[in-house]
Amino acid sequence: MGKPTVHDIAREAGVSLATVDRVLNARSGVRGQTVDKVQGAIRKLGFVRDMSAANLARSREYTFAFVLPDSPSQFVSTLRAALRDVAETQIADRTTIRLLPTATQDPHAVVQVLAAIDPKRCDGVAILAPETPQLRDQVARLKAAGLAVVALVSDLPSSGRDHFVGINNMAAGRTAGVLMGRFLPQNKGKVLVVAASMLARDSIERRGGFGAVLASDFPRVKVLPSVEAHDDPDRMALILRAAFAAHPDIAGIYALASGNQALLKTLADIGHCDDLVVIVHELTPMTRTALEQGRVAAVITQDVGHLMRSALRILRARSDGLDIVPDQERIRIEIMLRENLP
Amino acid sequence: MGKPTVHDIAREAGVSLATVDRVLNARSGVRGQTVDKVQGAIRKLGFVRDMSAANLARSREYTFAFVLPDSPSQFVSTLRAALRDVAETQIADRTTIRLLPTATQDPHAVVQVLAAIDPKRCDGVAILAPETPQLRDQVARLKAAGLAVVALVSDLPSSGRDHFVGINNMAAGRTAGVLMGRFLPQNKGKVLVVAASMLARDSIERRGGFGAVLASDFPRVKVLPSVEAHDDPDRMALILRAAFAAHPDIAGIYALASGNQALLKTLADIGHCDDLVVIVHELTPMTRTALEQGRVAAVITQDVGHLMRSALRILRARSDGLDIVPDQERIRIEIMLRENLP
DNA sequence: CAAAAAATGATGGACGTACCTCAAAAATAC
DNA sequence: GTATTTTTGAGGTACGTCCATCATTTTTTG
Repeated sequence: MGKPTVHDIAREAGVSLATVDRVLNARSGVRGQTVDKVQGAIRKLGFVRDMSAANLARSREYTFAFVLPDSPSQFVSTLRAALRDVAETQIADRTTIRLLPTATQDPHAVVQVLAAIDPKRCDGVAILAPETPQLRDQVARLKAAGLAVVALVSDLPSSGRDHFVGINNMAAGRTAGVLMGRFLPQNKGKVLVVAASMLARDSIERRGGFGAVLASDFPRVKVLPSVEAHDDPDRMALILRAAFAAHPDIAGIYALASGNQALLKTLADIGHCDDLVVIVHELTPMTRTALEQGRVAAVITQDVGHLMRSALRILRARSDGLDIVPDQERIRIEIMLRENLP
Repeated sequence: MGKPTVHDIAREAGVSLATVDRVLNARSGVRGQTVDKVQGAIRKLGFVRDMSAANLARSREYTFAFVLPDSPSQFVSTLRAALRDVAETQIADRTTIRLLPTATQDPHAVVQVLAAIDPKRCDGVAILAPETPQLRDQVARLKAAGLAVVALVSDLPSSGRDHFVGINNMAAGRTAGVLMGRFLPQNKGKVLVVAASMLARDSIERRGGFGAVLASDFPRVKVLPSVEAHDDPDRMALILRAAFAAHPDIAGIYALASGNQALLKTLADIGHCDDLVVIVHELTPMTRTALEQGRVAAVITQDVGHLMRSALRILRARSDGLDIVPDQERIRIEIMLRENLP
């Protein structure tokens, strides 16, 4: 005796197959009374519809757009790679994924890309971009057209996105803070915070968490004012040299977000002492190497594969009006040391 | 133009549907020359078999047995909970999961449970148990009967299991070692290693990694001889009190595996000082609370949900003779601090 | 109470694959 | 060359669901 099928439901509820189908797919033309009968039977028999059979019958094809910056950042590269990988697994069955790159510098670029999306030819969008009023409008348009919209990595809370796929960046900053506090010799010293730009929401949140935990738990750590390098290697070199000149006793560096290439290169050039505690975000080939060589003490990261799989599952569920398993979609804040590198 | 189907392959290869089917399912009665033609067409068109349709047609039902100790350990409880959760997701579509508990104490129990498995009514087995010669024999029997066999959490390397689903325990021990070394004030002091039993392979490996990294990177840390409590709370209390009496200056404690309940309770009773660095394994309700309260500095853990999903995917793939995506099945060594608790 | 509207039933063809049978064709053996 | 074996073709049914059509019943409306 296998799982109950629609036929069993029809028999149990005393209705025809067609009616069961109408109820299951929320089609109109069924009395509330009959709907109840059918749903009663569904509950009673513990029926769960076979989604693979359903999708097969529908020949349902999902089309999702992933809007990612075309930044040369290694983190974004790993995101792209993860997306490619995911596109080849079972999860991406019957779905085509379109990667829409947007110019990082131009805030209008994202909006134009979103504006060009035809709601008829797309079921959902995943967006990695800073929040602007224009972006909010576009998200509203897409949502109104029935698309699923998720925010990737950095949240778009006031856009009405369906879901945020990423880590809690405040907690990530706190995690970095605790590690910094505990790793610093004597739990004290000056710490420099380096950011690409303090405009991105994730950077702001991380900075907040980092500062908060140090202030409360490690009073002997002094956090210097944040410096911004805007992904410019030359500028990074200048800023860092200036910072070290002003504070020769810097004991730790926390890099809020991408732009690690410039930071690590400059540090190597300057030739910093061995017990400088460097903590960065996002595991990439570069940060991985730095971790292996001991030039970085810890990397706070998120599993990009998980991130993309999760985004896809959520887009799909949203498109089908199904609900998700929140636990499975929670992205973890991972701490990587040299010893637990995957 | 959608994905190519078997029909497209048949047309492209200039053979009939039946022949394509024979090739796809490795049935006999096809000339090697014809097999090549078909496989050529498959490669040329980039055909991938629609597994959901295939399973639907087959009405394939998988039956997998999960052999877990019936230990009251919270870690095993979370494993069971994760298994229950997984059993309700899409991953467990068309598969029934049987949970076979085995008495923890009795080494024969596992063997008897395995011996009772009828290869005709089961497609694969996941085993969490210490390796013994008798167990090896049973694994060999099951494998010979065509079952898929995976080892969970603790490896069974010489049993010929198909796959090990779990973390690299040596690396996990190293990770604990680095954290201990860096978290200890002045990076020095005496460290007590507590184990349930030093017989389990995972404990041995962790102990090895822990000691190795401390010896090489933190020469001022002194690791005291390991103590075993065999999950006995009274015994744990006795041992711990004795250890603290002999070494009042213990600065850190590393608990190799489960049995954390007894350890944490005794520590609370003894009333240890605040900057004792306690590092344990496996995130459970109890270790989670201890982490939140600051009684534990770090928890090295593995995602049990991932563990179970992975085991299921691998059992399935093995049963179907498909290959797996190694990257997706690599279980990470997670470091949990208070700040990055999920 | 009749007419219009709404709800339900009956049926059949998809979707992509598995698996079975029977007959026909091709390759091999003698 | 025939007899035998091996390989291939053709066609059908099934899996569980969706979806469309058309006929029929039930309910609502005036």
